[in-house]
Amino acid sequence: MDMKAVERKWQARWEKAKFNQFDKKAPEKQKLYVLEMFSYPSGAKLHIGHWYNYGPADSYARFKRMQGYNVFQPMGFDAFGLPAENYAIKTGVHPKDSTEKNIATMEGQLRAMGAMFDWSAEIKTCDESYYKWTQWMFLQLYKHGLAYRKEAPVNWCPSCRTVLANEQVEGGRCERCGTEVVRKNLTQWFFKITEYAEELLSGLDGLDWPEKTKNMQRNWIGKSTGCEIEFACESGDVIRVYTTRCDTIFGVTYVVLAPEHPLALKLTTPEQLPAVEAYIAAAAKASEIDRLSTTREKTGVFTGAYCTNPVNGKKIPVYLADYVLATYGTGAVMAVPAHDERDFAFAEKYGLPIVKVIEKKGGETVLPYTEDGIMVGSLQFDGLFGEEARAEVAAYISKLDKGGKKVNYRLRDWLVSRQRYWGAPIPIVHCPNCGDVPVPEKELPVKLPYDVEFRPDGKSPLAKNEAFMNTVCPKCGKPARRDPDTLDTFVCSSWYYLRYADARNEKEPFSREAADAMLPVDTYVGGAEHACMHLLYARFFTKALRDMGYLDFSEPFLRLVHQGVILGPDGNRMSKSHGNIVSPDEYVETYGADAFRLYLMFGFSYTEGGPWNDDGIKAIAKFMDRIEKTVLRIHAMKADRNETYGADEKALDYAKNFAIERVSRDLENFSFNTAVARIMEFLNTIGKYEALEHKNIALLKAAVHDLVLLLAPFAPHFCEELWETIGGKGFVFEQPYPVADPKALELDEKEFAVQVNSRIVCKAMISASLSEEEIRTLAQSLPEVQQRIAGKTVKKCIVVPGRLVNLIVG
RNA sequence: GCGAGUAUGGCGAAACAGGCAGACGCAAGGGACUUAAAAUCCCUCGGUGGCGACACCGUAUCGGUUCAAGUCCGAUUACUCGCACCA
Repeated sequence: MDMKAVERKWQARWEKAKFNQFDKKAPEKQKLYVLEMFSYPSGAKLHIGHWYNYGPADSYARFKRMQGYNVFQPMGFDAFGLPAENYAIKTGVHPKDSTEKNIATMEGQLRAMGAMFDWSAEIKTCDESYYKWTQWMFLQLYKHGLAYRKEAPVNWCPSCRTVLANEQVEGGRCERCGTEVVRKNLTQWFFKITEYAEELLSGLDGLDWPEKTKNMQRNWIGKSTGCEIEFACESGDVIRVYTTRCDTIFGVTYVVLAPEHPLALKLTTPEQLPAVEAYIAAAAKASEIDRLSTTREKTGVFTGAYCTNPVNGKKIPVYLADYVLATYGTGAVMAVPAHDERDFAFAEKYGLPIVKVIEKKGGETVLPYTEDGIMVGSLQFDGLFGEEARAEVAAYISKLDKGGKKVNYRLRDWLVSRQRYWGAPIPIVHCPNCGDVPVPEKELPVKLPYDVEFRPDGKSPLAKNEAFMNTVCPKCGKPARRDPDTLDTFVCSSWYYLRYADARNEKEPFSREAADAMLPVDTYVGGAEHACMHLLYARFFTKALRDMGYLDFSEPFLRLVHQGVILGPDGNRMSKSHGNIVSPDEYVETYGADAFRLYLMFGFSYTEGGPWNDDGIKAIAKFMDRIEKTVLRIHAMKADRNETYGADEKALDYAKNFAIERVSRDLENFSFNTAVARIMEFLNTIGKYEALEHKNIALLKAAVHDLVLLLAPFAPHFCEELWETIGGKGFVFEQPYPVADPKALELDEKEFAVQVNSRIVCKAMISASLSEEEIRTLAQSLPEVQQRIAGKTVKKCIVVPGRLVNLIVG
């Protein structure tokens, strides 16, 4: 088969029939929104990862379509972002130009892949018609108090010259360029994702997502239940600390503030001031890497101030130390050296007292002892243990009006402003009189100007474009300046799945009607690397939009599947630096799109991936060739003799229905490799039956008919062609997927493994109609069994229906 | 350091819910066809021993539960990923 021509032929026919479009006029069919993460046009061509994501996922979508679902499978481009801009800085090619060129190439390749993408809903996030609504999203969040600006210590990448979200910092380094991230105090825009921390956490339970991904989000959100406690200072100030171990409060021997804590300088006594100032300055300079290192020796400084432990009135010193984080809890902790490793190390170094107030149940207590234990030296609380102890102490602190139970999350608000060019401008005007003023919705989009000096110098590129920056205040009409920052590209991708549902709507980001009809996404397929970024942000957006009344559901992606990663042949991630990049193009050229996709599905476990190896691709081409020949040969046969139906025919029927059942089940589970294997088995069985002297031609024809249908989702162009050749009407994808006949799967007899004392002694065909007792009798009569049980008594007999019989003798 | 995951032939991998380990392929070896090669078709293919029907061993390591363990439980090792002073 000339696959190139066949691919072109069917792609053109599908296109002409608008076959790949979601059928908005078929409300009687159940909708199924199958989405693959859209592509990022950083390189011109599709790589194996794209094929591996989109090919098999498309096979799933096509399968569901044949099952009768009204499938919506759109595709688009996540087109804003740093790579295009960095490329521009290096080569001088404008990001808009390079991005548009890349998109054109990639779109052509995606179309050539033959996936069932509904291009009528295509979106590109860098189009005005899209980012207009990204800006609109920002304004809605702003109006509802979910977007705010504040000065905060932020992660700054000196190389990319921009701030990064916490999620974009990996081990103290920029996830994009690997440069060590420094902390800076800057005024930045944030989205209040923390407002939804609890729901983002609890909502995970009901999702059909990989457990691992759910766990990563759980850890990232980091819920902790503890207690806030007030320590009054001599100055009259109050230090609030957060602890998960209020049962250790009688062991507090000092209190520690983060160096950035607002009370740090205020509490410091004049004698200690020089030392404290020096320490704060040094801590500010320390890089994230140094501060994050758990092995680093603890440092700190005494403020000269004292505060009072509310439960026993003891006076204890106040320290500053950078092992306390300003951004978590209250930025202050009560130090219990006896029962916390960090406090223990610090106390030893600075000669602070260590007071044991928890004892191990039934064992020697070695300090620092951080497990749950029995309270001692704690007055009326002595003898209490663990959770109960904490509840009692927390209640007591509440009663004293010195704090009480408190839940904290590690999740921080999402920093969304970027000092970069290639993104959606933030639709805010800064007016000297009115302050921050949102751009009125009817004035959207705030257009991203083309002529901009985007080479970085630490300021936003847009800040240097006077024509862009100068505007008038929408409120008072006086001259004002635009916000010079652009939005994190993750903002664009946090709502694109909503836009697909109504991609050409010029009046609103999506209509309520479209959202209700098509969303949420039923099956979402994409890489696992987005666990704590895109997938979390998108959930946040959905919940926020729901609360604003634009949506009626709480979770955007009901089912999530991660494809694995195809590594280079050397087992490393494909990269230019490794020189191990394998291009799909030559394979597609040689074997065709269907064979390539089929190989990807057969050669790997979909969610595992693995090192690239093309050893099996020829075998796939051979397999397709065998299918073609078999189909044509059997199609040409004439069913003109007396057809008979005996054991061989029943076996063929069984093989067919077995394949149908298993392929359907495996496709549902994204277990493509085994699905293809089942089709291979079916083909082998057809071949064996065909070789028989007496055969039922009608039955054979029915078998290859179903074979073509079974294979269609895996090799769409190829099967359309075969379908046409054997005289099928319309598109093969208009046919219902075969359904297994349960009766054909019932065999009269099955092969049992016969065991004596759990060791296999022989196999036996046993009729399905026999009772357990009869099976036992039959098994005992077998010569192999007789030999082994002679002179012994059968104590027990275990029968696993259809599989095994085990005689226990002694 | 904490958390999660993975570990099966020469290779990619299968194994529903504890029930015949290695499906389906690749590679390899042997054979048929051919002047020859390619293509195609047939056979063998976890290890050890045996001419042999067969026997024993085998799913990272050690132990346990069970009539029965790749699968469940406990410990260990290696690799991968995530978090990393979150009080």
